[in-house]
Amino acid sequence: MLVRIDPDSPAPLHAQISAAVRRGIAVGEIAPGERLPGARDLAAALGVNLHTVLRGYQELRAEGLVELRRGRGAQVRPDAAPAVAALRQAVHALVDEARRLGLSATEVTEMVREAMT
Amino acid sequence: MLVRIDPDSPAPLHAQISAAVRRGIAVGEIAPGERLPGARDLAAALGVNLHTVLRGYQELRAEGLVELRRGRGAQVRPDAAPAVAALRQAVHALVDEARRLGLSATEVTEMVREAMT
DNA sequence: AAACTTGTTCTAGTCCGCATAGAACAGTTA
DNA sequence: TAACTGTTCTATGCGGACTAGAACAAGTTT
Repeated sequence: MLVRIDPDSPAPLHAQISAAVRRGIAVGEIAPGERLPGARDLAAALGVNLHTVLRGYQELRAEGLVELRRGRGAQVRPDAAPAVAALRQAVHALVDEARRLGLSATEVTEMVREAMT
Repeated sequence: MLVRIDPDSPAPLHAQISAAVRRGIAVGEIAPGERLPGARDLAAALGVNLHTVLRGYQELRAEGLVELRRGRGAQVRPDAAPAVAALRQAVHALVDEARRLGLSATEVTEMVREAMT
């Protein structure tokens, strides 16, 4: 599994890390059940602090994509479908653009709701 | 033209200002050629610093949406077209994919709502 | 059981972008 | 000319991001 980071990007490092893993799941680079690199290892490999990696991992847990347990590490949840991860990524992109245009949360969700019906 | 600001939002004030104007242009609230409120006036109205407003305006200029000139103020460029259509298209693509995955409307809107917060 | 691994929590410090403030400056308009 | 408006400059305070180190707890390995 490859995680790349751009220190010059305005995006926070922890967000870049979670995005990279999210993408890995989406494109099938990481399979459900697979174990992510240990936080200390990845931190060392990226030249980044342990806490920064952990923060990224915890964001993924909040989305229900991975499981974090001491001793075992970070594991992609078996029911984490790559397609859903991809959709989540698309949602991220959509939300970013909507926010850039100044649309409110209700306006965007309403657009989606109408489009779904 | 109405510009609203949320001091508690994690989004920077200058970004909120540029987003508000961008939205106004996108939805047709502000017509091409129209003049934006003076930076000092808007700053006073929003309870915000002059430089903060100016920074938002300059972001819009960098995007080619407005023209800034001393003495004249900020003017929406005649060729500044609505960009909401593209977003609407992105929403359509998103819901199509979501439907293909068998997700319910509430599940999708919930994903968007969470991502927007 | 003992040793090791790994995430969790806590404190603390540095750095940088955001926002504020005030002033002087330079085109535009009336 | 006088009033208006964006431009540029210096300076200050605040908060989040990131780093750093340590101790801790739960799971795995031998």
